[in-house]
Amino acid sequence: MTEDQKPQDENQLIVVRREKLERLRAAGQAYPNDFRRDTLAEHLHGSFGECTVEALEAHEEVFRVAGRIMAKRGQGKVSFVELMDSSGRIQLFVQINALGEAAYEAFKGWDIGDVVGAVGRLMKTKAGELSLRVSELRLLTKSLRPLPEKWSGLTDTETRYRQRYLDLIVNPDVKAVFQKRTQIVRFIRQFLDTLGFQEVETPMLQVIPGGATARPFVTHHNALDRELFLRIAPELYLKRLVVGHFEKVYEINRNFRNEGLSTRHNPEFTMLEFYQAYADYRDLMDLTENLIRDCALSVNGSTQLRYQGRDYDLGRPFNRWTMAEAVAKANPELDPSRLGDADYLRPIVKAKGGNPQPGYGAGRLLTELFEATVEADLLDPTFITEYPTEVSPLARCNDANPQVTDRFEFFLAGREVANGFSELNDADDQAARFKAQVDAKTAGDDEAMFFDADYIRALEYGLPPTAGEGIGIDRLVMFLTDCASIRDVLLFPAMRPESN
RNA sequence: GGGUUGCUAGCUCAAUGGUAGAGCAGCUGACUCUUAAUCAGUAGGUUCGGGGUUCGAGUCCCUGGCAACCCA
Repeated sequence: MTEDQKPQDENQLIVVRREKLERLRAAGQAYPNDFRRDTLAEHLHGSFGECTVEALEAHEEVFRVAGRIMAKRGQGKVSFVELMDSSGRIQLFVQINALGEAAYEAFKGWDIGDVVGAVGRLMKTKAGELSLRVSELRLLTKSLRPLPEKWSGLTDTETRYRQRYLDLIVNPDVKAVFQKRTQIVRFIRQFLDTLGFQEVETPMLQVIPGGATARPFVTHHNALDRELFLRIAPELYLKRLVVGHFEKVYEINRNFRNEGLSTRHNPEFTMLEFYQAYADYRDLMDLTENLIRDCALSVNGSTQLRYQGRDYDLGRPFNRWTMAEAVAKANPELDPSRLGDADYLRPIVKAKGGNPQPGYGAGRLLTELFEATVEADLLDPTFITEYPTEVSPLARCNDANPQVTDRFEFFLAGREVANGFSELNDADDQAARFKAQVDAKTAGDDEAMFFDADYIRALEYGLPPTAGEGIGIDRLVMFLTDCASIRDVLLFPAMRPESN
């Protein structure tokens, strides 16, 4: 390659490492895959960390470890290496006497970041650190790029998100967040499985994107030569399954919404949705309360949580307020008897910074007022119930007051975490609600729903009385791991393309 | 969408409009118990991109990009 064809990042450090790689290639297999380890750093520390020098001297077992060189402290004819594997770090004690001159000389040219395998017995150094006294050492993968500096590490958020692998190598706390995320999801599966729910998978590519009000991603199926949408929710498919006698069913998977990026929104995010026949929204509030409380206890060992400097008590019963109650409480100057009056609400919404459209009824106006004046202040765990029918096109109307639905949302730290309701199983009512959505879409609301004729057909066969709910997994993980940004709980968050 | 801040060596950071620097990492050498090892020497730059002002721009102005934070 000529000088001006070299990539810009071919700096001196990489050139030197590439030269080392060329020598490895010349000497034989530069990327061997015949080394097998038989233990991890964590196991060695756990089993032998407390042993005395003499006890280790008498212990003749030979161990094989492998991992990445994170630090090298050379001392002429003896060196210390910090080796990192998936479980942690173990120090290698490398002596020229044990390795032989040629092997030791080669080792001296290895770099921080290289992946190696080591064989040897355990020992304690004079400083008391458990170490592997290396009798055999092999270079398994040459690292061509220098790692970030050992003390300050990698702090640049952009690089951390774009090159998560690098973040994971040098920032051990990051890995713990994602391990906890796995624990949380595993707990939720066990919780639901124990209650008799069955996990299923439903389409991500949908002909009609339904189940939520959001803008979808559009794609194209070549063989069918037609437009398809990435799902914004699995809801309508899961309820079809309830029609088919999957009476307790759930799905944990990705939803896609074509909206902006922020510390709380990623275009693809993980949602739990579950449906239970012969249950109502109150049953699901109870279930949700138990699920979140037990999950915190399981993964954090406590129902007391600290999130972004504030304490939360998940052990106490969660608040349960109607939307009208919450709005009245946050806006004592309002007349609570007129919260169902659109003409009364419209100027108030405007004054509070909302943007009411001409077609908005009292329900939608009240919801706007709720979002503007209440939502962000719902810090302690709180269920808000009685969502207006106007903003709840898939929820069952309340028997006593058809202006509101048997629906709740759950809030924690000012954020919506869950949304559940008794399902609308009246096929004619659902068809009318879809029609209202289509009218709204025609009028310019590009988040409004499509008319899903097959879903109506399914309802016509008979959806048993059912309750269903969605829980945002990413937000729940953020809370349980004390992360401020959704990007901190996504391994590869969405980023704008790097500019060159 | 609006505002604020930031972008300089591989990483973490300096630099009144006046010679672009340090630590770590790297390279050469010394060192057989180090822990951010130590010691001596040495090399490393499209200052995010483009344009402008100026005798002179990392720094000031305009414009574009990306990111973080705040607001809606």
